[in-house]
Amino acid sequence: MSKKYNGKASFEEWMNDWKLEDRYNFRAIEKKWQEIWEDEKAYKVEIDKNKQKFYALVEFPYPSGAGLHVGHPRSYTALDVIARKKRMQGFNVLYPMGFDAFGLPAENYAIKTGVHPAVSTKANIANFTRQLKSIGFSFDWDRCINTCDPEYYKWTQWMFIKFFEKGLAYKAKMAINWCPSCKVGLANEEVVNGHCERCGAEVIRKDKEQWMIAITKYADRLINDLEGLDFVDRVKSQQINWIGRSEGAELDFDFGDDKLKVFTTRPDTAFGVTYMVMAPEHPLVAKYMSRFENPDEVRAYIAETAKKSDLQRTMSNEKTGVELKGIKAKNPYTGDMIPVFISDYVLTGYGTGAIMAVPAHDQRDYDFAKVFKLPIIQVLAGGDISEKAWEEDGEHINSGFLNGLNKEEAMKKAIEYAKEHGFGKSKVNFKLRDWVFSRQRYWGEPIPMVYCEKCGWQPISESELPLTLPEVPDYHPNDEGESPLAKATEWVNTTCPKCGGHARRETDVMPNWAGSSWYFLRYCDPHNDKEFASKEALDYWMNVDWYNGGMEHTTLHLLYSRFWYKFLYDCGYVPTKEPYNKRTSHGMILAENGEKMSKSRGNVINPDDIVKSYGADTFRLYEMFIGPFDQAAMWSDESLMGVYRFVGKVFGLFKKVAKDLTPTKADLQAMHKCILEVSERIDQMKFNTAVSSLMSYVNYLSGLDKIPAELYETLLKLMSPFTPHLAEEMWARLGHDNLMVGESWPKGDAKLAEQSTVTIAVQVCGKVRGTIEMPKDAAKDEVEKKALELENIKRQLDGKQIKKIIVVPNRIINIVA
RNA sequence: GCGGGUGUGGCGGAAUUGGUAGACGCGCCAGACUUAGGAUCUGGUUCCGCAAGGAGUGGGGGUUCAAGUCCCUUCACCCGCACCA
Repeated sequence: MSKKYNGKASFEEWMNDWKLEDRYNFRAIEKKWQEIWEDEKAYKVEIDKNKQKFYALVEFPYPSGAGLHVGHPRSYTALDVIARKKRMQGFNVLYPMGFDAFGLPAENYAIKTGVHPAVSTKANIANFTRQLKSIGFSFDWDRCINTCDPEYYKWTQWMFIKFFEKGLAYKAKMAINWCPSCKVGLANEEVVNGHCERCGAEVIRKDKEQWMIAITKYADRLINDLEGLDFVDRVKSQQINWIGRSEGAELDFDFGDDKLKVFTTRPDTAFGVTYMVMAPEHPLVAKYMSRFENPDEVRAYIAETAKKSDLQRTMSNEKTGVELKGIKAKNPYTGDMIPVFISDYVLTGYGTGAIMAVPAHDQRDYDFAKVFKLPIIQVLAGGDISEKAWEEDGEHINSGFLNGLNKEEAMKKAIEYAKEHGFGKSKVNFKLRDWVFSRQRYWGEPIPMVYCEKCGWQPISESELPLTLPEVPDYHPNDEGESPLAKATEWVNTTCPKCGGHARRETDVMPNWAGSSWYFLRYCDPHNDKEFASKEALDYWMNVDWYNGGMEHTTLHLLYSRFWYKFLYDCGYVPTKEPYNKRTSHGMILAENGEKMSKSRGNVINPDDIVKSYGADTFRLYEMFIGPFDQAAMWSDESLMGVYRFVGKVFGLFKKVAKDLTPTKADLQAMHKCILEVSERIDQMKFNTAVSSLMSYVNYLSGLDKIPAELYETLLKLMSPFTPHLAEEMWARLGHDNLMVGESWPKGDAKLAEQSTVTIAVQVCGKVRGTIEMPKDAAKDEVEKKALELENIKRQLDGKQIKKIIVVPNRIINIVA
């Protein structure tokens, strides 16, 4: 027998030496196996067309100075369990890890300490790598990537140039979300309740020239292609909600010499329009300023709203505004001349920035009409509009040719009428905005564009990629919104790739979402220096079969990367329309009292401490046992101890293993039940109950005097995805000289898992009064007979007439009297 | 307001989808053993009751022989979006 891994000659020798080691020395054992896995590259994977591939993906971390959080391993362990099981089931499994290494913390740290972001990031990556390895994840470390590596971001820049070439990247001056604390522009997705997602400072509006990416061109496909994907409902509905598709019509109202365009989802209520409202920023307001009778009032209101942040604008529900006196608009349906207002309840960024107001049937318009004492005309029957707007449906009234119609018919007819008379058409609108892609910071991918007075914006030549970050004298961004890169004068001044004349480089960098938008493609072929990944590798490995990550990325990374991938698909670089077949989300891990873990609260659990004190296997198993995977869970040291005891118990069972003992029928029944349950529950991500199956099985084994080796070996295989170190160690001690990764996953036999006798509950009138033991699938009348013989049942039925007896085979018998 | 979700012992949580509610773990109680350890092992543990029995899955109604599960209604909490026309 080989001594390859177990250090002793044989199973027998281990048995004899048992007394020397009666407690599980996880520290030495886990270290030993991590070294063996690394030396043997046990989880390295290559394209193998004879095997079915499986691509398991977890979101790669930002390597912060704080190190790994206990939340990270929840996700990583879950897919590690999946990956290890799939390998044993014969799949060629790609389970990679990398680092999303561009980001503000490294830069802020640099501002404080002067340490170059590249230096601190490198140290953090080393620390993360050490931590991840100490937990025993089966990543293919040869495929580790890092988004701030020029060999990586070369391709991020290359893709940006593709966006530019296809007209999807464009520079625009517009009011953007500006974080005055981070001194950086933010995408819509990065603003949470009017505050910066990262630092929490209140976001203000600022006019800036920005690189934008036209994600809105993909809005429809981003919704429609969700169909058929195996994403959790929460993710799908949140993305659909964020993209915010609404169908309606665009209508033109005459206003001065212009057409005032509005978007409405209810063109059928046009007969109820009694006034119109433009956003204060609407261009027609400025254009007609000289013709208003009250320009001072109008200007004052515009100035007032400009001062307010978005948050302030949305906070108060009180309607304010100013009428544009002197010019009225004409309702194209009725010919009525109606007043026009400006008000901050109409947003400049959505629709056309102007609305037709139907106060009878829209609460916001109703509130506004009440403040300004405007007429309210009911056009939908059925509601009382004396107190509030009637927002439900009803037959059309006061609506000319729409009278008597329902919503659907009236919508159709109203739009037809608008088309015929040339003042409108049907229109689909989205809440989704184009992606603000510029960041006025240092630690990000340089945008590979130069500006030439003569030729305008030009991409640099692909042969010059990667365009590496220059050194700068200091990392401070300034209040004018100029990136620290602007200080690298030599770098900024360059020549135009088109005319050769003088040109200046773009000094903004890409957002931290850029590198993560396509990283899963790089894993397929991480060392390729000719392409971001070869066609062969992409054809083989894509799609990602199972992607797990946080809910917080649903409308950020997950949406961006789906879009990015679709763009690459349109260019012919990737093989499919959607990157991820299945998307799941893990719940957060909270502190013992249910609060979020945070440095300021001082309740952060450090994975290093847990691994050191209890071992990686206990840590992994506990994170899987802590509760339903998709729900938030509270950390508990006491529950952790329970799992620790369980690991020790499995180790201890070894001394009862008997090599030449044949399993009994009951043994096989317990074993196959466990195989079936664990297999199914892992696939369904019900890890907590998979672990409880293992515990039940171990409880069964503990009750045996001697354990047939087959039962224990099966236990080790089933546990190996959860507690790989323990499984390898005990496997080796049993005398095997291979790694678990090469073992095959046990097959459960449903027939053998069945019990030969069943306990049947006996109910009288729906209440359990006793139980009987019966052979499986016993005949109905035998069950009845036996049930009626029970003393307690006789007593319950005493003096009563039996009306009905219901027998559910192998489950229950209910005697109705 | 819109969208998604949750409510079960002292605690974390199970429940084959309509069939013995409380698996598994923690905690607690009792006992055993001790080279007193972060022990370990055995038994018990939803509540009320000595027991027979009764009550019980946020509340109220309903369907059914049978409801945590299905239907109606109501309450509480969590998450996301939100003056989106």
